[in-house]
Amino acid sequence: MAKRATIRDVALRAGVSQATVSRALNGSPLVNEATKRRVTAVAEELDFAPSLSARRLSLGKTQTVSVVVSFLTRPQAAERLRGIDAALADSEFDLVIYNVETVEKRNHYFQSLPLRQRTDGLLIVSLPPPDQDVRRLEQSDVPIVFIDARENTTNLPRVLGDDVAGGELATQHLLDLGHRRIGFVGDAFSNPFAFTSSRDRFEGYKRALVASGLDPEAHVALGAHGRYEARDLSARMLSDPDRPTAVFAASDTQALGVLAAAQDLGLHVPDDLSVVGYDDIEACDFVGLTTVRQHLFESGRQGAQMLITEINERAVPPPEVVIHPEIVRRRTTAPRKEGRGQK
Amino acid sequence: MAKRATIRDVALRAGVSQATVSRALNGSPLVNEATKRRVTAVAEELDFAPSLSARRLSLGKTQTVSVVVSFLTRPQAAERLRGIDAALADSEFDLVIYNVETVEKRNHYFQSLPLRQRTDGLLIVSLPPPDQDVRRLEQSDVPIVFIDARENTTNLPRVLGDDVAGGELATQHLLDLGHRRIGFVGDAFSNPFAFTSSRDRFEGYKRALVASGLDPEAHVALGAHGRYEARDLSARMLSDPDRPTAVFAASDTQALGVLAAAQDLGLHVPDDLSVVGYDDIEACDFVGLTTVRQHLFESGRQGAQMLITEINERAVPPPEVVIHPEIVRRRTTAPRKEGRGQK
DNA sequence: CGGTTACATGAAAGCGGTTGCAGGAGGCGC
DNA sequence: GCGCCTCCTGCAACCGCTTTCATGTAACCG
Repeated sequence: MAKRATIRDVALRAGVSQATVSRALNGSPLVNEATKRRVTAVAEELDFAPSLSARRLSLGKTQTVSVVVSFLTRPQAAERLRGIDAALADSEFDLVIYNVETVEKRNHYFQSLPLRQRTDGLLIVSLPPPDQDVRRLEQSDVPIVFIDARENTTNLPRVLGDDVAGGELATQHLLDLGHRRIGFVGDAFSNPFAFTSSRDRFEGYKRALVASGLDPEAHVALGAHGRYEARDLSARMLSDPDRPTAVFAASDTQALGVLAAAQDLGLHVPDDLSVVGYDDIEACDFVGLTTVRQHLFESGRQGAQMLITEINERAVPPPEVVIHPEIVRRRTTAPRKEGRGQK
Repeated sequence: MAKRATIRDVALRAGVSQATVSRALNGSPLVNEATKRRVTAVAEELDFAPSLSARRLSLGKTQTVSVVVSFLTRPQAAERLRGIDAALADSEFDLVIYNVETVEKRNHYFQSLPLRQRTDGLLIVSLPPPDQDVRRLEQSDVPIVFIDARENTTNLPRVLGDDVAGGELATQHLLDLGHRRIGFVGDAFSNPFAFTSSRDRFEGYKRALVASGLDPEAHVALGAHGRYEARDLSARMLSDPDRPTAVFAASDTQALGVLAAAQDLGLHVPDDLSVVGYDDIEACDFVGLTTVRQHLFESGRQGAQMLITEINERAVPPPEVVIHPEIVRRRTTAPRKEGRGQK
């Protein structure tokens, strides 16, 4: 395999200097049209491609955007990633992925990534920074944008969903259908990554119930994230003689667990039980799950766009975008059947 | 924001040469223990982090693996990506993603990516190279590994599933259950990306049917990929008075469409109709879809591993791994009900 | 005590681009 | 014919790190 041609080879062959080749190939207006054509031809002929490493070193930019994701442990990640990719596709930036599935890994990335030497911009998805890193991130000289992380990001550029509003929306939907005993199934509020979405959605849930004069703590089941866990949690809740007629789950994954539990118990959805999820992952569509859509693709796209803007010029104060959730009605919710509930 | 410290600053401050700093920080055995400690201390103090660009240029490596993946959005892709990440996580390589959703994009990447200047290794997922690129890819000086692309990759390192065997497996499963009228729903065989999975699975399907003395062309519906398309396709097939008692779909996505069509038509699964999919995406589990598992995570992991091996030393002939599919029985298949079928 | 040897370190030459600055070649006005 | 301006182009420095090669020093040997 022949050694790749360098700019020097092109220069020699074309009978000009490296400087001219560089300028010609980068479309500098300073260079004569004829020369430009000649250089381009030679470059083509030699199959020349500039070394990105050299270019980057020389330019002092990495032309790279890094994305830290808490990966497909959550099915939303892929969809957000696509949004990010869509925004980055036509830019000069390469997309480098760092997948986080452990706290150590997260800490490692939070330490090592926000460096000019490493990347031109950092996009952090669904991972609030741990306390000890906040200051450093706020003062980082590389632009950082957080997506879907509210905790500890007040002074940082971010794209947020409104989980409280979403929770309220879901619960209100059930209230509107006449339900009065409405359960909540969600993640334990404290977790190693400090995810807050479940807690916030619960907050919205409580707000809606209280506004309707109902007890917000009557039917609450919290546990580890996951479909099977949710199934077990809700099985208990649904075995109660005073069981809820509707359940709001903090995520679609968990809603699917609730659905499974209902089936196990012979409860018919939506006649015996209404179920609402959160996220609007793809599976919702074919299961017919009513849910709260949080515009995953869009949040990724906007985050990436915000990052590009920040790379060009940092904004003060840090920009913030809130993407509003929206309820998507499908087949797992229905009006409460009469003659069964209390009241 | 203070300018980042360079190796020069560290050298000055520590009273040694750059060379020594470099060696100390890279753990060269040539450097005295005491010096090493001093250098490390100073580096820490100055918050020094080496410039990756400079390092890469100097080393002549990019320390980067590029992954070209089609339709990040499809659930298979995400799962494979996770496998790839798992294999790369503990290596020195950064993972750069290139998402392909159009033929132009694919061609662009196939042209520009296989360059030493760009990346140390290339992983191409589910995208067979177009004819015009084959030669160049085969002679590329950067190692390339294909995952899940059989066409045009005979002389290239690759990880393959066995779609023919998988198709046969699925169909045989249905035959074993007593079905005789078995339909096939899949992608049109010609498509812009030259995906062959549907065609190959159909091949296996035919093979199984022929072996059982059945007509392999009796119930075949082909169309664009997608759940809704599959629903429409199969709706027609299932409206036939002579309709099949079982359907094998070329992908889970399409199987879900078949399920939807069955529901529309009031056919009960699995009593009236058995359905088998292909891929074993996550959704299968909660829908209870019987399917052919193709070990997505594993194929990603092995592909990445193969690539790392190739980067270290190219193997001749190019390595090839075949991952064997396996049937996963869930709740959408059952023995054919008597008194209805022919024979 | 001179000669090897082993060990540590530094000077400097890259890696392959970009770019500030200087300078040459024409073209123009007078 | 001369000075000046405009266009192009080349020289050389620089980006920040790695690594070869040479050198200096201390330890070891007979």
